[in-house]
Amino acid sequence: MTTTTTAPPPHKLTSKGQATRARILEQAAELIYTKGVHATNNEQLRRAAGVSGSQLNHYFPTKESLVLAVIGWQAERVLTLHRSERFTRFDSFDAFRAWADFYVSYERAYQEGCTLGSLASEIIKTDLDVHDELASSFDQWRSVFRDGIERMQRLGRLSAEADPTQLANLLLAAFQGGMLLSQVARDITPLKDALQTAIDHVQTFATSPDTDGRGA
Amino acid sequence: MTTTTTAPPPHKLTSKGQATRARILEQAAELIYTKGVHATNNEQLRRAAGVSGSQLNHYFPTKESLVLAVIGWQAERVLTLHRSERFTRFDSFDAFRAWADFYVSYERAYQEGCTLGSLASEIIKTDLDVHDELASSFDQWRSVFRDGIERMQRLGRLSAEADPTQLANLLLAAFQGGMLLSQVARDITPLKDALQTAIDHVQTFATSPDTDGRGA
DNA sequence: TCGCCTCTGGGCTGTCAAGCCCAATTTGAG
DNA sequence: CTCAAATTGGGCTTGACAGCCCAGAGGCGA
Repeated sequence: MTTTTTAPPPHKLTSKGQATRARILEQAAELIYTKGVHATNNEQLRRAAGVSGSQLNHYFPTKESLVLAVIGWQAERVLTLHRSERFTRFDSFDAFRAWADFYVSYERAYQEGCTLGSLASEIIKTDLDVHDELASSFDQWRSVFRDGIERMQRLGRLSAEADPTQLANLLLAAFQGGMLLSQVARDITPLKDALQTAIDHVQTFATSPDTDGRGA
Repeated sequence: MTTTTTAPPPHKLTSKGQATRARILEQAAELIYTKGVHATNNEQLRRAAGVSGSQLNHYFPTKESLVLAVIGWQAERVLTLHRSERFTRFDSFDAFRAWADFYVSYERAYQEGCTLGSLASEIIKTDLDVHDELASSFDQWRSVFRDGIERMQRLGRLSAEADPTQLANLLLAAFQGGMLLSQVARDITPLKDALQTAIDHVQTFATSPDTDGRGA
């Protein structure tokens, strides 16, 4: 993320202006998450954020600028969560299991999908110029997993034979694909299965055989 | 798929009519695959299929009916491929590797994504009533993998401990997620990694240890 | 041959959304 | 206090698209 959230619009913003902009952004993210990009229009946005039409245009002159900001905002949220202490930066199998459990028990997973992935899928074929922002966000997301796996290798918890990038791609793909499948099936099982088995696979590279963990 | 492709419109269709309808459907599928649903309009469709506007309305009265037909058409294609002799109904690890190789060397994977998955992501949040058709298609897709894994178990190639449904969900999720990641990154690596490691995991349940296959 | 199906090539309407403009008022920081 | 920023609440234009209708011209099968 090239810090779109904090990217300065060409105006000076007072704290109040920043607050309004943030409120619009937050509501836009929520609306877009639940209804999709092209089903979200200015009028809904105005009502949700409690601002007049002019303000929308003031802070986000075009829809593309708004969508870009939303992508940055969602990416920041997801990356902040993944980098939080909650998952100890993915330095243990428990952390991965906790991560999977978190999303499996997240009801909106099979209602709305991934906050970033759904957005990406919906607009990647349109002419909105959002590709770089998306690519950068997913790169960083992948890095969180890869760094965790590399740390586990340095800590001697994971075999040096494991390919951190490959495993990171598996985890991320299982997550994104599982989210989509669960959304379509309206059932959390596909996501649960995909995450569990993906982590099982990482665990086949465990150095200490004490915790098999397979099938959690 | 509840045979949308062959579902009779309320008119009687001569062979010529069927041919025209099929031509429209094919072009619609192609256009929608490359440009997305809501970026494909009647005019492009008319030109691509070489028909007049009235014909569009004749065979597909609403856009929803067209999209439904396209979903059915794409589902049929994907299921037919997966059930073809090419992959011997997934009764061996080689078959899974061949399947992965097929999509990894499919250039459009990281350009347009999955023919079904992209479509699903784009429209699942809209008010188009296409959910059942999608859910059914993905169910059948999952079944192809699950049946293959169960067959491998009966053939003694795979441990009875393996959970066929879980593994099928992993494979399908890795595929869908990998497609999305590769599309965003404009690089086939994420899909390749996800499929390879997912199949690696299936192979950890192999009964004969001769072919390790890990990392292919 | 008759009649339904196929097909053309428009045109028309309603709807909806994005972007833009304005005049006037309130607020807040320096 | 003063000025710029923030805000209101409209209205307006433009464009796009879906759905629909029509009059007329083939074409193929029963």
